[in-house]
Amino acid sequence: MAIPRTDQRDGVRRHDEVVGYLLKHAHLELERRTDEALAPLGLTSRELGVLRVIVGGAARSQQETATLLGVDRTSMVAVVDALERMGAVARRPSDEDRRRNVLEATADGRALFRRAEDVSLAVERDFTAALGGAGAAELRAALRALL
Amino acid sequence: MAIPRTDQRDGVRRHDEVVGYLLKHAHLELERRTDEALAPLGLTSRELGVLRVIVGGAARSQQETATLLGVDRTSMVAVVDALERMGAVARRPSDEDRRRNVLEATADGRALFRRAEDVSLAVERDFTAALGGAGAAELRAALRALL
DNA sequence: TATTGTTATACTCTATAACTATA
DNA sequence: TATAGTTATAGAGTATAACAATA
Repeated sequence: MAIPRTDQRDGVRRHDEVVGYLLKHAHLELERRTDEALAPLGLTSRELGVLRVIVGGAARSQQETATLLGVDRTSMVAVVDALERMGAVARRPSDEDRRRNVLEATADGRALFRRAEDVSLAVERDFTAALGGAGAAELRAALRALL
Repeated sequence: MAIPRTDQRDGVRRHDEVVGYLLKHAHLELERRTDEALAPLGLTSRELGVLRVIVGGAARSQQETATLLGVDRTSMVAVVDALERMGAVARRPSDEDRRRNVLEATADGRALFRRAEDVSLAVERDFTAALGGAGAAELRAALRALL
């Protein structure tokens, strides 16, 4: 059982001992750095996340993509719109169920993904550099265990 | 060695190997659970965070509180309004610098904080239960090293 | 001139409801 | 009757600009 540090008054936790604070600000800082690094490619981290599951084949329809990434299907529309507008992804009606949009990455989209994912990985490595390679892997494993 | 999903194409990371995804969703889930558990006390996790630094004496003015928690000073106004409205916190002009609002927790505010912090700690322990006590401490240390 | 708190405003992200076309 | 995608809309959270009081 970990005992919280009590540097301040009356045994009150410091704000940076609170897991919620740490998760929120670690996320915000990593997202800020990633979006900054991706900007020259004309892509946001949000769009890269969707492109990743399409290129990787982890999701085929918009609904599957939304469910997998834990976002609302209505939020997915604008992201797929943007990816389609930049020629990275194509929508076509499914042969089996014409209500569904099958999402396919174009050749340009796959090339864009590779460049963007390299950028994203470099930012991640830099962000977790203080932990070392093994520490970064442990962090990933711990976070995955929470979800 | 991770076992690849059959529908995952080679060379593409799974979405749940991406640190940004893991941080975001761990944060969202913990916040959801915390807000749910705090609701009977009439407090949000956001308000508890501000009340914590006031009760703990880590910040004295609104500006200090905002800077410490990494939020905009304009966003702080509504949170302090809410805490003041529920009688947990009082604003008074500083003696040294009358532009500044000194924020002080009331007796009711300190009592509310203790109950809310107990709830928050219980939710955190439950959320990180899969890691064990030592694993939770390691997670906290790793996240603090990132910031 | 600069700073604290405040208000007004805008922009993003998210959530709900309703529509369409298909099943 | 139910589902996938879409649109419109409203709600949070956050950021910028401008103002009043004070330094």
